[in-house]
Amino acid sequence: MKRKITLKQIAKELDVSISTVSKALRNSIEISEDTRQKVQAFAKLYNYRPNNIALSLKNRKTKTIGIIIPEIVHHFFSKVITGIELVANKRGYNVIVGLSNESFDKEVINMQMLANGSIDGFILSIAKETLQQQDYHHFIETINQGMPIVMFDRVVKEIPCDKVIVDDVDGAKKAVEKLIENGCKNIAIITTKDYVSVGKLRTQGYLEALDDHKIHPKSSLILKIEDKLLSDDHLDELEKDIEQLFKSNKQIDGIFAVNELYAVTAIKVARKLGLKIPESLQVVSFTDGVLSKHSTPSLTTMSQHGQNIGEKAADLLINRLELEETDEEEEETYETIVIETELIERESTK
Amino acid sequence: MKRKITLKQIAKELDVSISTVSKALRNSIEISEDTRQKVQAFAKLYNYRPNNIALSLKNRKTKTIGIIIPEIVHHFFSKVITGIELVANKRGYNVIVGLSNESFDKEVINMQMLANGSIDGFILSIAKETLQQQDYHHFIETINQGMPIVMFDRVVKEIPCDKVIVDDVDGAKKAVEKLIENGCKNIAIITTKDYVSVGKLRTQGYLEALDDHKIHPKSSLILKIEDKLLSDDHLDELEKDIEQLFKSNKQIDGIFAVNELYAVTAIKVARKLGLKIPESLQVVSFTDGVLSKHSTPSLTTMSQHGQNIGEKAADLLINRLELEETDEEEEETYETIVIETELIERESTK
DNA sequence: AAACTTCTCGCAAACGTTTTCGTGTTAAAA
DNA sequence: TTTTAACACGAAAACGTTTGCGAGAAGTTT
Repeated sequence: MKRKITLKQIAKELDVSISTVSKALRNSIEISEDTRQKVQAFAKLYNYRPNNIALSLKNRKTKTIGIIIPEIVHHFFSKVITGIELVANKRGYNVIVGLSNESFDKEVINMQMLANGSIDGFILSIAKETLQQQDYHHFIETINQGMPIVMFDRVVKEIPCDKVIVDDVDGAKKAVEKLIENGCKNIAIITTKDYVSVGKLRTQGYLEALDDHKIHPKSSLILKIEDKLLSDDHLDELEKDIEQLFKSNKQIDGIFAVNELYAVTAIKVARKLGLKIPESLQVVSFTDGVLSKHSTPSLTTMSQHGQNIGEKAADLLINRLELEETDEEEEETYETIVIETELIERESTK
Repeated sequence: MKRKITLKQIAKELDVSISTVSKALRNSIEISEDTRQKVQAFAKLYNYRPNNIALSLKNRKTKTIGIIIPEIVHHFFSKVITGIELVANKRGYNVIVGLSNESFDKEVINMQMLANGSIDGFILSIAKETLQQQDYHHFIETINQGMPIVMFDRVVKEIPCDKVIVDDVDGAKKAVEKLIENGCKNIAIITTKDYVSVGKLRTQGYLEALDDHKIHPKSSLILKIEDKLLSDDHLDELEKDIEQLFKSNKQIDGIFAVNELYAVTAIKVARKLGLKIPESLQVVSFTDGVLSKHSTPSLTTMSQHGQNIGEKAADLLINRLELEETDEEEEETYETIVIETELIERESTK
């Protein structure tokens, strides 16, 4: 109904110029105490707020940052967003979210939509499809156009940008070591196919842990799941695969699962087969989400500190944005922050 | 480095006017085939895209919608966002997210940040604190300034705007009826204090179901939890309360929990007390999230169809935005869409 | 040859700000 | 009285678009 009030309207109403109004509101000494008060009172009365879009256009920056993530219904990504939003707001930025839904095309489209002036920079985690196709031209292009990117979790080394990652290898290693310490002799891993970088890295950590303890890895103990979005119909298949794993390897006494879902499913299957947890089978998971915390038994897991990752990423991006502002042509040097993982012990281990 | 290219630059480069470039790119018949091709080729080469901010300023609309939710690390809200994002993108809109973190102040601040031109309309779910204080002036003000709002899930009737809700009373009723059908004689409810509207409504549904079946409600079977953000330290207290409930009411054979967390906690406690599920205790939950699906036993629950809610809300908002465009002063009439709940039967009931 | 059309294109305004630079008025200094 | 300084304000440009309108050139009709 009543459109938002503008400087022009205030100016007309008070019979002064637009510039006077603007200056009065910003407490410029150019304006007399008298008119300043008059203008400010009027502005307050009509609840004037400067139009963001106009400011963005003028300042050539929007004070908003774009987030592109594969999906939002996912504890880890939500946590990261929480972290980003927290520091973004604190530093006067807004956050605009795009979902790639793990699709290359949607990732590209979304980035294009946002890159046309809507945002000052990106924080993103790469879609699986993109990772598979290894087509990163859209990232390169936006960077070349002067728009900084910060990648987190799923990153690719070659792209010149800041990154925030978790030390997946180390985390996995620590997780497996926990099982070894606890006396497990036959530790299986449930992981993803290798094109999912985090899966690959965690598998690597598993192998390193075994190696460090002179345990010979057995390929029959390594179950690589084709993770097609973890759809519901896929769940049965997952259960079958895990059941097969147990049945053909009766000696398994420890499981390292690269995510919560694999872990709870493993526990479910193990129980069905009569295994007691943690007495005869111990399980360690990765990613500290609701399932780990609230399922029974609760899961011992490696926390990735998602919120922390988000906070770091946002700081990195905003720092760069505000640095650009002052010091134009500075040598480009990018940072990679590694967030420590942390073992959270719960009921699924002794 | 290389700033994004603008009409002005293209114009200078090709030695024509800005308007010619603009028209050429939009295939205006005013421009000769020749120059049109020339301009388009050049634009393509330099990957020209119109600046969104400038467009927003000119058109006085941003084609982005603002979402304000209490928290994002929450299956239901994430699902809603997924839904909103889905139809928003399909209809050419972007989505910008603000988190109120259940705080009144943050809700107000966030809305102010976005309302100054950054977005065309809001989709939101009210913070608990706001609900408690019953201070809705910020909603009223933004609506009065001509910015439409669509509320979902946590709404307040008096505010003149479109709403998308779940029939909590009916859903709760159906849930409890399921327990009754399954032979439960002593059904307890674990719910929130009444100021949380959904808790109140679901409690009401519980009572109605009992009433319909001539079962006399017992206040000792109604456990109202003070839900302070469900923080971790609060969890112990929750467990104690539930344990107390069971111990002082040994005859309980059915539990209706108004959210997943209450349900899994109830199950955990019940098991500790030696109850078998679903043989000696059946549990129905509300909200279909990861916990319901993947914890053991999996939970029979009322699904709220979060994504559906999001889709409907987005459609409602965009419809209104695009209607305003054509038909200015139209009588204001608001819609409330009720999304059907659906019982999903799993292992926690017979 | 004069009067119309038809094509092409550029000018200028508008969206809402901020800010630089003038400019006119008044008061103080010479 | 004249020059100068301080003060209070306005005009205009800029950010990047789109678009109505005017205008020159060329061609067509009388």
